[in-house]
Amino acid sequence: MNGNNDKKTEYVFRAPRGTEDILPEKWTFWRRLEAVGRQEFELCGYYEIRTPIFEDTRLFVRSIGEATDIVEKEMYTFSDSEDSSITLRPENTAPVMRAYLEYELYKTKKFQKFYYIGPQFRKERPQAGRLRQFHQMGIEAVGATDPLLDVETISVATRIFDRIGLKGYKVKINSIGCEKCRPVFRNILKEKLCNREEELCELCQSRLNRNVFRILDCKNEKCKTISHSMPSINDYLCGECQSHAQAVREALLEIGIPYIADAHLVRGLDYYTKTVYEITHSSLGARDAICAGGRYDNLISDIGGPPIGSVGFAVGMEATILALENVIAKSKPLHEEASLPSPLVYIVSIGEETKKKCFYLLNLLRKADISADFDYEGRSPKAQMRTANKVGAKYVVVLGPDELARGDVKVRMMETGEEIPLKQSEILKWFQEQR
RNA sequence: GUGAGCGUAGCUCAGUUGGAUAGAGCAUUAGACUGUGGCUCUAAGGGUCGCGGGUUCGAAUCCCGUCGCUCACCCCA
Repeated sequence: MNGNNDKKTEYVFRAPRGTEDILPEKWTFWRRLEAVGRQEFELCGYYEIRTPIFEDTRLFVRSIGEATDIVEKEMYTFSDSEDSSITLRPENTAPVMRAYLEYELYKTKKFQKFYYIGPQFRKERPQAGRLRQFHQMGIEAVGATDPLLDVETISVATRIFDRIGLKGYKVKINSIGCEKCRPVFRNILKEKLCNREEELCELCQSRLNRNVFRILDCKNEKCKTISHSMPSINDYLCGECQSHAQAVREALLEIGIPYIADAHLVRGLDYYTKTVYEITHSSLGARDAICAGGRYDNLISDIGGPPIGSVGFAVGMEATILALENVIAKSKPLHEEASLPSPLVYIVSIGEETKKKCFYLLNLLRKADISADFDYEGRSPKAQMRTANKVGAKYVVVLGPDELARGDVKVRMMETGEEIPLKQSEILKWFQEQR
């Protein structure tokens, strides 16, 4: 401080826009989602892979597509000291595929299933359920084109949502064709829409050249009417895509997953082919997807690998947790649902001279895997009891000068208020029996 | 990137047409019960009303700017 500036300078740091701190009480939901996710993935034969948080920029440009918004304006791109361009990953599919190729995993075993959990980055304006650093967990089933595999991935996602107790989600599916049939449909659609250009909203008029398919899910009422009068992609799918889509629908029916066939479901990333799907939750507002996925049979060859088909999805974890909170808030009080882990034992020390002994007992219990805690603030016995109650300890061990002299402690059962004396030498054994 | 709304205590919010020391509930801390939690009662701490400027005798309140947040759009998990 140089004293020239008499204005108070406040150094208030806050989490950067579009990022958030996950505070302890929020962790219950995160842990539940992660635990259930891992369990389900592994149950279905998917193995965890972790890729770097940043990659060569070109990986994303090639895979996601040069003309997409993600690449054009939403990537955190910077150059490191060696004159190469680096990008914080905006999604995790391309990195997984890069690793698959880098280690030539297809040479030992073409078909492999991966899962990942981690942060992703897109520089967008934050909104409900949308952040700049957000978290996805997802799977990639690499090396097979069986439509049943598409359905497997959907079933993995829905089981996760079922198991975390998320009710009210919807599965929407569509086929967007392949490199053979999609261009045909695109041209026909474009031609027909150009004839009615004047009736479209301003945005859609510009979409005519940039991204015709987006017109199909425009929210403008007039555009909706027009797009509903347009032919459906389903009428233009090639034989192969047609039978693939058919097989997917039949298998969904077979295993009892309700779905909505939505011919207007489109995709923003270039690499998708054939099956695309989206799982949404109506409690979320405008950005309602909690999971999105599909098949991408050209991605691996796009980034320089052999022609190997794959399918996968990404679950938006923030969005899922938001939906979960919405659902749970309606059914029961949040504090019941989202309680922090409690210690089994809280140790109350009375007087300075007993602290050492208490600390010894604390560590004795912890070594034996019994969760325990005590007071480091030098507070009154009453205050310590209050804390014990607040953190939800089941037992309180009280050690004051009297107990110290006698070589015992008092154990208080917090539920009943009953207290029993216990020799210090017997504490460990006693708590091991209580567990 | 575009548009709209909102910034008052740790949290959720009151605050009349601008008017005196800015309030409540919850939370926190302490006491009633000086070695014992939950319930109750009492008290305390905590705010340059986001920040800066302007209008005015007087601004949390009106105006301008700025920063932040939120929602929606584009796009997307």
